[in-house]
Amino acid sequence: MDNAVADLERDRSRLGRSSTAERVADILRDRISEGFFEPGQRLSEESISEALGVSRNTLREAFRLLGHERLLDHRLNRGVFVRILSAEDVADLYRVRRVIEGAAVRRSPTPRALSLIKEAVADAERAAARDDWHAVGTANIRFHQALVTLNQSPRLDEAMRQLLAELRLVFHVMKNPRDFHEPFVERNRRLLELLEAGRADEAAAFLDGYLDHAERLLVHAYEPHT
Amino acid sequence: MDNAVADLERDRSRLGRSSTAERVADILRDRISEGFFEPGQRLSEESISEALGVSRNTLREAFRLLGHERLLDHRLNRGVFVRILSAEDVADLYRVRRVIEGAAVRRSPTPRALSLIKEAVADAERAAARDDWHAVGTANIRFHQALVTLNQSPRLDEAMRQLLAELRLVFHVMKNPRDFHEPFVERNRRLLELLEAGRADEAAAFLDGYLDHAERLLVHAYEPHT
DNA sequence: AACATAGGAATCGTTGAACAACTCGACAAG
DNA sequence: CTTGTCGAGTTGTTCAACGATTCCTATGTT
Repeated sequence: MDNAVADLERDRSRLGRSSTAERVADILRDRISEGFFEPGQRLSEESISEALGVSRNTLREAFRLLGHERLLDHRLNRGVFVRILSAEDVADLYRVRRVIEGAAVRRSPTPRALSLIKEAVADAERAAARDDWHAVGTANIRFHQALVTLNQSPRLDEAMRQLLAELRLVFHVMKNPRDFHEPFVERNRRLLELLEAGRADEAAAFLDGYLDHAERLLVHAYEPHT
Repeated sequence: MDNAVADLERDRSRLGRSSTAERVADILRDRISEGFFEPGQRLSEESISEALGVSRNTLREAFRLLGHERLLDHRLNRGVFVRILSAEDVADLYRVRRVIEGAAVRRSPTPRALSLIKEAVADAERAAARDDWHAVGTANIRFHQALVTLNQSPRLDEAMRQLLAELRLVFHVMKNPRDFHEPFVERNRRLLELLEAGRADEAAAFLDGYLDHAERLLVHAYEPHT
């Protein structure tokens, strides 16, 4: 009995999940990261609150949440806009990635984290084999998210989640997803092998080159666009 | 003329700062970090909105902001409470510090960052000389904030700011601030010297020991208290 | 034609009131 | 001692209103 009750406590986190504002934020977050709302677009309080059937007050709470995640840009008296990342923003995001992911690969990997990583690599390979580059992108994001779990820090996991959501704002400028994702499928595999072999320093160096390359691809497609 | 105009731009960030909700959040944040509101305490919407002379709706926006900074704990239908950090939280915060500050000290320091660090060290020493341990604590926080600027990343600066605000929630359990802060005045100076000498690896190792020690002091004073 | 200015429409910021939904403790019944 | 039930107190959410701010446009000046 005591055991069963103790088990239940793990489900408690699922209870707190409600509140209209949070659900609205979830919807908007999805829309933004799938590109339905484009960077720079203004989100009108009235039209959206009407479309979603919630009050302006509730919608504003959702806007605040997303503003804090840097997905929305809240300009006083002018409304909220889908964030436009500058080249400097992209550079900063990759700076943070080098720090967080770099620290991750230097740790001795846990079996749990390794299996997450392995899964993401396999998913990416399968998706690439069937030319589904969107799925490759998704798996690739999961790969990096899994890398960060090596740090064993909930806060770093959360930070990485936000960081990747922010990066998705700019992934959409890559009109040819294949060029952007293909080179990394193989590298993910290679990085996994280095981790499994316990060659942390090599993995870290490899990752640095990896991120440099990804950043260059991104700003190259991005910069002229602004 | 152009020069004067360029100068002005630095003040622009202060302009955007308005919105009642944000100012309310600023007030509450200060109150929390100074210990006026104690961890676990419930913040009533009605009494606080009345005391500050703002509407409940506006206050709720402020609560959301602070919730996102992890200073408040928002429990559905039960209100907001000043966050109580668990020992696991403290451990995680130090995990993050090791990653972010560790990456910082490995960089080749810029003159700008070095002067910030130097200033913080000197302030701490002056405050220690006059037995003002509260001021030592403040200078110490500035020291670590300055360390992080070595990363040259606005996002990491911001993350560190939030992290330290969160840690302040638990600093208050140290009833004897001297014991907690004194050992680190000298270490800050030592770390600065290592940085100036360009001995990055030694600095990193030294910092790890530093953070281990600080964490141990903290959880030791903290754990039995829960 | 270029520029400044003055409305005016649209939208945001904030408030106050209202009511449903929910929590929690007290008290009664089994 | 456990299990319903009730009621007071708070939170969650909506709605309507009004002042403040921004943006657009039409008007008028040089």
